[in-house]
Amino acid sequence: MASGSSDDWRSPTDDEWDALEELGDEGTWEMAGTEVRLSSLDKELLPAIDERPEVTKGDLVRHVAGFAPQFEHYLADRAVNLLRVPDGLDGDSFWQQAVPQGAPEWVRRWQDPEATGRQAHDRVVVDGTASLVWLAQMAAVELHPWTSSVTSPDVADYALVDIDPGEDTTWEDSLTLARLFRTALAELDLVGCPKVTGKRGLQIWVPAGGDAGFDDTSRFVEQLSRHVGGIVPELVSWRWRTDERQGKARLDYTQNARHKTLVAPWSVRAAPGGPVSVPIGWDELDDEDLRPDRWCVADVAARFESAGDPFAALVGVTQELPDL
DNA sequence: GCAGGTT
DNA sequence: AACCTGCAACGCATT
DNA sequence: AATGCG
Repeated sequence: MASGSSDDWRSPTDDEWDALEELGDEGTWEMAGTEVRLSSLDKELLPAIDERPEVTKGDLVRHVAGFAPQFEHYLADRAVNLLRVPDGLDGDSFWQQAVPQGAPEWVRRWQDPEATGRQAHDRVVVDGTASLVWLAQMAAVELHPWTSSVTSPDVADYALVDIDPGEDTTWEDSLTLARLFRTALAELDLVGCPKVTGKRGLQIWVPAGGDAGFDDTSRFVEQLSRHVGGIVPELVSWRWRTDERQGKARLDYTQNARHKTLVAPWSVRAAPGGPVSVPIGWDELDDEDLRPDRWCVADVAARFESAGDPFAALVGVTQELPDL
């Protein structure tokens, strides 16, 4: 069954924002008819760094609520893995795939019919703003959705290019690699879009064909990556072990697998200052101010206001990924 | 962050 | 009542 | 079979 109406994914109204403000550090927030229990909103989850302020739980709540309409495109009908940081970066952080115990009954769940053993648990499927806010209350800083939807868990919706910098990879090297993918995709007449990860790397998301399996997307990204790597062999290593890569970048096509996830567009990263994974236009690869952690919780709303969501161009696109 | 178990 | 603990796991490559 | 890797 598809998720609810897009009203479920709307940003808060002015009245709802005011109500959140009035809670102070703790209370129950009614968002689009759903009550979410919030606590420790003033608690620091991510520390300040340089000019960037600390990120509190309240800041995270405001971020996910404000970006809910964008999150819908990448989270609706998908299981999501969580990186939770309840006690900040100095405390214990942990990954979670199962629905957290004590989750409200209105949180949507999905059990992978092919799961066995330890995987056979209910997973969280975010179905609107209230769910996003509850996840923020759970201190789920990073949201990593599946590439496939729960309605067709074996159909890959995107082919994912992961440019993973090595020890000696400069930002300019990463940009060189991204530009080569830009050229290759243009020559193939394929639509795709890059985003900065908020950490060190870049990813490129390429919509797949609606009936593509993970073997198809994996093969396509491997072939494309080997083509790109062949042009600049001095920048790319195909060695498996990190200590044999000579500091070079890895083009990690193995992310194209059923249970693997990449950080969602607009997700905060668990790092000081709260950097955000932000979709960019291809031409921004040539912007000398671009950085992998260019935007953070404090300034990403302004970025969205001026540039919108370049990934919107990918929504609903289906295209055949050729054999190269 | 929170449930569940242990001291 | 205070404290402690768990909270992910797939596919590929190499040894 | 076990480990490294993301």
